Amino acid sequence: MSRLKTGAQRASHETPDYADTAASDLPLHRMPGHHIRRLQQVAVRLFAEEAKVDLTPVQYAALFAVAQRPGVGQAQLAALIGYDRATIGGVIDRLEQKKWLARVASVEDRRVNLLTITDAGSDALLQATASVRRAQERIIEPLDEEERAAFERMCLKMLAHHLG
Amino acid sequence: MSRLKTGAQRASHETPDYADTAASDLPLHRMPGHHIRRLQQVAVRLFAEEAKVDLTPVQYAALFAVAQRPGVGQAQLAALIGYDRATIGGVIDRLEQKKWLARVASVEDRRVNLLTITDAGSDALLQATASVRRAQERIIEPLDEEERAAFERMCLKMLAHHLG
DNA sequence: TACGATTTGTATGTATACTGTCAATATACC
DNA sequence: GGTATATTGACAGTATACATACAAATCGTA
Repeated sequence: MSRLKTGAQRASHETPDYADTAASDLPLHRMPGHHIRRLQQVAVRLFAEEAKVDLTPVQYAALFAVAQRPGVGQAQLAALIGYDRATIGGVIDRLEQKKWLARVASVEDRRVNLLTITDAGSDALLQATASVRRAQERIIEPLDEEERAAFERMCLKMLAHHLG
Repeated sequence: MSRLKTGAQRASHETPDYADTAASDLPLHRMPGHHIRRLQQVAVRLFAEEAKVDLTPVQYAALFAVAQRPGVGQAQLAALIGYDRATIGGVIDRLEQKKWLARVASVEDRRVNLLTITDAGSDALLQATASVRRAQERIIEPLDEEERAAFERMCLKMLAHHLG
């Protein structure tokens, strides 16, 4: 299934307990940046565990966005979901290789590659969507309803401040 | 200064407004995993902007942890700060190249590289610490005191659940 | 309309991150 | 004591992520 799945229970990057004194007395544990990095790792792992098709989180986001906005260019897509223009090229390469996305040269602006999702791409997206939603739920599973809302609100607040 | 600094105001990965309707009506904007990924990008950018020495967030964490625990092995270090055993090798390579860390073969266990911080490494760490703290503060800047505490608590709750 | 500035996609180089595999080495158990 | 098992660090391979630079193409404006 997924490339990342099988090794999920490896030991080397899992402290026996995150609140272990051995680790938690490092001031690293008071740094939001550190928490965010580790949450990102967890999110990627959960995504890989749940994914029913061979898709990374980044590839899923790209595929999804193209499905919503057929005919976007690469730079537009990058701006839309927060990637680098240089990164998205490789992401699209891999999705194109799997025949899930197609690049078509624009006639109006010959610099632009218009991106379209293929039928196989739509299938993959459909297959993935339920599992992706499940992965998203698992991330915030330990939070109650109120906390989940608060977490999203705070994320959006920070992102709006730093990106807006 | 920092490799990432100069291009911080590039346009391609910055939507004009994070709450832009063009982007915010994508269901991506309801996915905690997506928020976390973007927060991670923001955190890395802020770190690079504030850093006074040429250190990445990951390198800083490694250097810091070794300073706190002289003589750890690579695998131990990885477990401590949440890296992969395969990743940490490269991180240490680069820190060793800068002469900030040293690898010494253990006599007790000849598989292990005991890690030590050099004097130059201590200097770099000292130089970096204030700026790193400033970067951490900037991430959560838009949150009030109560929200900051709540954010940390929720992060720890999720991490303990998924890693503990 | 010519031309400078900007945009688009690509390429190169560096730095995470993780999978899988391997050899060397310890440890556990019989 | 000797062997099955586990751990350690290294390596190869894949996938983000970003800086920087570049050519081709478009746009704004004088």
